[in-house]
Amino acid sequence: MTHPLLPKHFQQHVLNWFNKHGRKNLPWQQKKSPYHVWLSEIMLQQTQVTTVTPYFQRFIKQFPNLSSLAAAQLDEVLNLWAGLGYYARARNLLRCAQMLEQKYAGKFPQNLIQLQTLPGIGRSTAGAILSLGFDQAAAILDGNVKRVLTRFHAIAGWPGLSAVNKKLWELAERYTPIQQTAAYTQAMMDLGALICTRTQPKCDQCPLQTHCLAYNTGNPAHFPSPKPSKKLPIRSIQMLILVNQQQEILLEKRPPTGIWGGLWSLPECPSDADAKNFSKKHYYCETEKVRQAMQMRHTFSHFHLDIQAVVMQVNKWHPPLMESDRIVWYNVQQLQKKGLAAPIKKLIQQLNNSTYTHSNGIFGKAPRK
DNA sequence: AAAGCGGGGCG
DNA sequence: CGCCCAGCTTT
Repeated sequence: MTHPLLPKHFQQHVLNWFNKHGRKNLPWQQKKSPYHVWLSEIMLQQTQVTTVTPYFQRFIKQFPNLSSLAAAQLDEVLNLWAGLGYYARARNLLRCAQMLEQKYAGKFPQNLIQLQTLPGIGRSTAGAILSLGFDQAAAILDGNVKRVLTRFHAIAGWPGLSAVNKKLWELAERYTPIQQTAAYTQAMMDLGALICTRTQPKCDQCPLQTHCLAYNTGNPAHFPSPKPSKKLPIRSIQMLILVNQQQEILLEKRPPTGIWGGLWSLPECPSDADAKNFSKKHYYCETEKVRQAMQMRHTFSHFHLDIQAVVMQVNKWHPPLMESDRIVWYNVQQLQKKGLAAPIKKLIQQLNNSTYTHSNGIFGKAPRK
């Protein structure tokens, strides 16, 4: 099959468009630095620019360079990451910084092979670091580029299929120029993010319109093919809101890997267990006034989590010393200082707000003025 | 409620 | 390899 456009011409259209309309003032473009490119690329995995921006700014304020990050504690990194999701990214980020310090004299290696051995860096992120950070000829294939290419060539089949993925990488590499790779790479991401959007693409503003196969056959939004859908299983748990006499709640640190790994969360109790017995056995709490406070559903990529919040008043607490790192009492007003998973923070805040409006909040009654 | 967004890790 | 895992935002 012949290509609708020579790579040289494809690049010219894309680069000309970028010069006029591309994004040149994103927070990670302020200073040309592989550290900033890397950090932003990790944050931008599965996460959009508008969400990432404030996180990125807080992050570089606290860790302005690679060596400061490499010296950080995991808790500090997770606190900055809390709410962004996919917390393995934060763990890998720290490990990667440490490896760069120890094995690479604090510099990013400038080749795909070595970059991809670093935790959290796969083929696309490695390409982004080389192209955006070092202006070297390397291709990326993120969601934006996938959308542009599947439409431009009207490639059917879900991009997660290995055959489709392989084809897309071939195209990505074919079009990536040797010169001006940084500008081209940013241009392709901008094109995908601003013009070749998932729904309602702005084809009338697209520099590739006249050669785009999907446009010319009438249905750009048909590409890329959707992921085969699956019914998600439902998992149910109770989350315990244990309130002591200082009106603090008990938080528990999650195990280092798995869901919300390393973040602070509420004590979790199987849905068929008795919350009162469970609190005593696992959290050393003598409780009373058990109240079913609220129900919420949080959906992960692979299951629904139905959460039943149970509020209990704690009268006595007898913790063994060894547990003091895993469980802490925390003032509800200071939640932003702890790395809490987003839905847990939301749940607590909703309960806390209802304290002032209903009689079913965390403290069971409106506070005295 | 469903879709979208990369990479790690396992068998 | 193919398959599972992970968490938000947007639509």
